[in-house]
Amino acid sequence: MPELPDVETFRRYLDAHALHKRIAGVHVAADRVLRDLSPGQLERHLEGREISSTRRHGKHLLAVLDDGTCLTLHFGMTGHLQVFADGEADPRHDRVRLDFEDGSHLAFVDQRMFGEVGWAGNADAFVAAEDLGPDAMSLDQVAFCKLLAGRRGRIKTALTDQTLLAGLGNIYSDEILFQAGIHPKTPVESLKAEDLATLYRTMHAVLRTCIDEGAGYGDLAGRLPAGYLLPHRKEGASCPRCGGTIRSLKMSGRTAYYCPTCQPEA
DNA sequence: AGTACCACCTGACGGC
DNA sequence: TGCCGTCAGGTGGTAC
Repeated sequence: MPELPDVETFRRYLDAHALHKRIAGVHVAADRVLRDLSPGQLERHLEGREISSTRRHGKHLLAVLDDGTCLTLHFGMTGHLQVFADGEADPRHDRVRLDFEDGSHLAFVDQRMFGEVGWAGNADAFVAAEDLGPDAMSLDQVAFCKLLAGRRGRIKTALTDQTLLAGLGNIYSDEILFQAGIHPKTPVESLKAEDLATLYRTMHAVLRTCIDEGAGYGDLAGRLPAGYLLPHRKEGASCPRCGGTIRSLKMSGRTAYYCPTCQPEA
């Protein structure tokens, strides 16, 4: 789930429910999701502080604390945030929980524990150290084209390479390529300026739409406009644009879904 | 530089 | 009903 739009939803959720609340305690149920620090260290960094603002870069969410340091959150494949009140049961798979002074709680929930919770002294330094490309929602068309210029290899691989461009994963890259009419295996170098422009505009529109629909909670597929691949992203399903058959292929272990008619191979 | 494969985890689903 | 293999939206390391 958690690609750029989903993480943006989590960011807004955190803003709406956990900002400016004094952190009274920290409970780590699974050490494994802590990144390079112990539960005690995390506790010392967070206790007595409050979250002043949030930032997102690609799939990373940064909760900036009132001392300028930040809590870093990455959601892996199954992570999300959940706020709940005193007396309510902890959500299943709650791995790290912040207990606020007002009696509410913020849980980092992550079934498969591929996500990571960490702490960084400085948000900018954290982003730089992660070796992430520009955020897919923030860069402009010129920057996007520059990024891909001279790049070898396949377009889907490029779009999902976080060091090149941060935020897109398997699902959204499929959706964007589908709507742009580009086959996932298309060599980047074979794309014309016009194709790159279409790709950029499509990327922006897809991300915008999915953010607006609150990707990350509930059934996004059921809320998307007609013509989106996501609700039909299954081998043998019918293409929402041409009625043809959706196919899949493997690219380095990941499954890519596409419509052979709408996305002809070059 | 780019790609393939494995590993890290848990759970859901389909086949038998 | 139960067991088993397979697969799932992320990423890092390693080997070609």
